[in-house]
Amino acid sequence: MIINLDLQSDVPIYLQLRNKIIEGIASKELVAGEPLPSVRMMAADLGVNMHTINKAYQLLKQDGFILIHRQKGVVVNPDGMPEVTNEYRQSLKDALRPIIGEAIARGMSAKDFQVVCAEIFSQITREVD
Amino acid sequence: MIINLDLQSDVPIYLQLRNKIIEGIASKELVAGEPLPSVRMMAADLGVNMHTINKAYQLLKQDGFILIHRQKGVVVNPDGMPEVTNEYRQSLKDALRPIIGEAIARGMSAKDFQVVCAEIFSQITREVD
Amino acid sequence: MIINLDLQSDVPIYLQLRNKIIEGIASKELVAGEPLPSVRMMAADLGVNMHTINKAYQLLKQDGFILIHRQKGVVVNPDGMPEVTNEYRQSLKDALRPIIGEAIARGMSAKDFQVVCAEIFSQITREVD
Amino acid sequence: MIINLDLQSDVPIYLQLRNKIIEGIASKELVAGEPLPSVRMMAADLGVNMHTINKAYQLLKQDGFILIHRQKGVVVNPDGMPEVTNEYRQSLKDALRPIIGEAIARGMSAKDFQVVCAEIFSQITREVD
DNA sequence: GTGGTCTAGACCACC
DNA sequence: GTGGTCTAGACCACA
Repeated sequence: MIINLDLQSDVPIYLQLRNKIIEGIASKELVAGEPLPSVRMMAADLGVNMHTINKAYQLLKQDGFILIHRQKGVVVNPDGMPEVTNEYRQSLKDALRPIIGEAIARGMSAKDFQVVCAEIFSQITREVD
Repeated sequence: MIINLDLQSDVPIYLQLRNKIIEGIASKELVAGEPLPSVRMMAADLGVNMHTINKAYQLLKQDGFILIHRQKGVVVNPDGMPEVTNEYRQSLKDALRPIIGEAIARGMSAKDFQVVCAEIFSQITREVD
Repeated sequence: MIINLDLQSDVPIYLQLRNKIIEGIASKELVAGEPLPSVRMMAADLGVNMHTINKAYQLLKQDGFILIHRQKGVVVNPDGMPEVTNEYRQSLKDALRPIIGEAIARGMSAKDFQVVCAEIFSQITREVD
Repeated sequence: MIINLDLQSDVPIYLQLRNKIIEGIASKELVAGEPLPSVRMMAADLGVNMHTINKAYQLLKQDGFILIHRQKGVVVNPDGMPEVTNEYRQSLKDALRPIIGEAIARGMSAKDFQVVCAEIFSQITREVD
């Protein structure tokens, strides 16, 4: 899996990395049980610091996307992904609200917005087909 | 218009304020040409620093949501809202991509996601009806 | 509140610090809403690195014991402490099981063990009376 | 005696193993003089490294729970278990203090805590009855 | 070899 | 001033 980071972005590197890995899972490029590069390997590959990678991995572990074995390394959670909990639904709404607010203010209809979402869904889910 | 800020949130206050005002426009609680409180007034009302309010206003001005006259004060842009430019579409996609990625990884279908979006659309557009 | 760390201990410094602060809350030496030293201040006071303090604070924040304001600093959660959730009860049992197992193997009775616990309860709750 | 290890746990395997064996002694599933599997056998059974088993055995030997004869193999100490020394009492208190501290901070009463301990006592001592 | 911990020092965003 | 992020490098526990 190829990961491109934007070091100039205002989105922290560790968050970009977290998001890319989750997207990899979403696109089935990464499957349950699959090993991920060690923190040091990935740090070397991406040209960033070990701790930055570790922070991303800790976030993913905390949310249940991956498991971290002290010795064996890091794997995509073989027991499947975290579910759609109420807590997640709420955080999802909180994240979407300002985005949708701006879309409405700029004159987008619900339908227009839905089309954009559908496009992204397609892009992610068809990436490996 | 009542603005509630979450001082505990990790979202910067100036961004929360920007988003709330845009949401106010989206819900038609704020209409084109309507005056907004001065920086000092709003700072006093919300109990936050003037610089914070100013930063939010500058952001809104930059995107074309409001106009700032040195003496007349601040008004919602009477010439209408900024349009759905290609630049905006791209930034919208960039913002949605990681959110949708996570939704897919957690097992949400495009339909589920659409329902959540529709709920938020309803909440915002019906708030003042 | 005076905090003594054992730099030689096999318990990580950040965990010792977390535990000490929780104990301070338990003993009411730290009350809801009370501010805690900034990460840099406490790091200087204790003679350890900023990041070590930060790690302890992040753990405490994650469990709901404290709030971290980006600017205002760190305070004991004014909304009260995290409750006794089922998740916590389980982790408590997991932590106690090997300890109690060894106590039994060494011939301690449930009563003996209870006395030890009672002593510790007294020590903590009476520390500030 | 069946031993289940949690390879995902953050508790080192050798410690889990040590604790399980002590628990086996506590529950009288393992009695004084009873032989334990050789390092090689147990390593094969559990699918872990020999060094790991060895480390656990060395710990148990050091505390007086087992004896290791170069040729006769490993046996539960026939002279009985290590006693409740002052050193042990102190280490017990050190282990319990942060646990009890958190319990108090979360609002558990001494009675609640005692009930949890009693449950664990029952679970361990009645396991083989 | 792995991740876990810790240090020393830097720059930035926020208010 | 605060915490957030990132770097470069170190030592240790675990298997």
